[in-house]
Amino acid sequence: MYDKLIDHIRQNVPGTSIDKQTIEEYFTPQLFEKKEHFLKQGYICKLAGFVIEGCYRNYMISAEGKEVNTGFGFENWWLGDVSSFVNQTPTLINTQFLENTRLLTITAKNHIDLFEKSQCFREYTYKLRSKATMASVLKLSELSESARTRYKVLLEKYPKIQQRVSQRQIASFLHITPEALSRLRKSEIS
Amino acid sequence: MYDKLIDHIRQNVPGTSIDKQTIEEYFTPQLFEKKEHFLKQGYICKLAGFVIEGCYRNYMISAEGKEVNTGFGFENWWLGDVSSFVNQTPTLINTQFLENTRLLTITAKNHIDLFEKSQCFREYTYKLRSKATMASVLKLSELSESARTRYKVLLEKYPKIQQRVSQRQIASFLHITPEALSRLRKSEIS
DNA sequence: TAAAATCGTTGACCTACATCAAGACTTTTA
DNA sequence: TAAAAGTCTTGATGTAGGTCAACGATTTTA
Repeated sequence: MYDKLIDHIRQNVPGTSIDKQTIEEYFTPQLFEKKEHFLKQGYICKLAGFVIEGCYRNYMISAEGKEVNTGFGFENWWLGDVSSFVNQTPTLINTQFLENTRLLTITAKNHIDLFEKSQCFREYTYKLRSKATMASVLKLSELSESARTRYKVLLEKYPKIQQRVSQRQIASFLHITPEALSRLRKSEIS
Repeated sequence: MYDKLIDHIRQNVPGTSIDKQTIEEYFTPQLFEKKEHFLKQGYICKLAGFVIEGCYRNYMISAEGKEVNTGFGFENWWLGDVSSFVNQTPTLINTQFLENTRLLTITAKNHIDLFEKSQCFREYTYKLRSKATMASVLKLSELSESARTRYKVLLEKYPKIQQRVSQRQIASFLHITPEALSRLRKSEIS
């Protein structure tokens, strides 16, 4: 259980000596059911979580009141809103599980403690944060392309996504309707 | 010159005691001309910069080879790509000045030193980084709305942008053609 | 296990925005 | 300061993807 997180830290901060006991002390295993929310717009993000098993979507509410997916996460991903978590301000992000999901969670207070205490965890956090920023920017440039191109790029990047995420959810992420995605898939095959 | 940066740090980390001499030691004033690039895709981001006076655009190249603006920056904003700067990996961002621009720049090495040395600068960096992440995510949800709505939202957020940035550049940011923006503006007024 | 809800597909029709082209105005360059 | 380049506008025309509606298949709920 904890090993998955420790492995992930090791992968991102090579040659480090992270203490297993410290991890067990600061993180709590937690189970969420499909459709449950981890985070809702307007609330303060009290926990950060690391996915052991399962998957989730992040979405926002557009000015017209529609849900728009901004991303998905699977095993070995972090969830929580950095901005809200760090500054303890209301978040704009919604996170909902698409499968029953097992997490390791950490409170903001524990996160600060661990951040102060462990050089290794500091580097790990730092590294992940830069990666996350990059990912969200990448997404923006893709949006100037046709839905077809965006869909292709998505499948190239995450070939397995079709097995885990419904077309409705993928369509929302691509900023098109489920009908449009259906037609696009049809024309793609034939 | 240096005061603008010091003021900005004070505003973001209230009640701090930042040493003016330290700032002068670590940062270098630099002048860029309109149309010059601060950062180009594929290169490693060697400098971070703080805008004293002037303005810039960030853009990316889409898969179809077109420039797509991802944002603008003015006085008191930072430029540079965190991911590239921190990990010294090639950037995906292009930054070009839209006016002659005065900056205070800092090298990656100096940034690390100052980050280690100054608790205050650490907090400042940390805070700005969270803000930046938020801004880019915000942008994503807006893209599901009509061009008209996106334009309105942009003007509400940055009413002065019209005086500083050409319609071409704004159109690119809104993911529409300059023609479409022109027509949209016309129908808005009448 | 029956009823209700959700999902993916398809058809008919509509509209927001793209593309191409051309002219008037302004800014940059030599 | 004349020529060249870029900007904004407007017109004509094309198209990707939206909306609404309906149906069978699957999943969820009671």
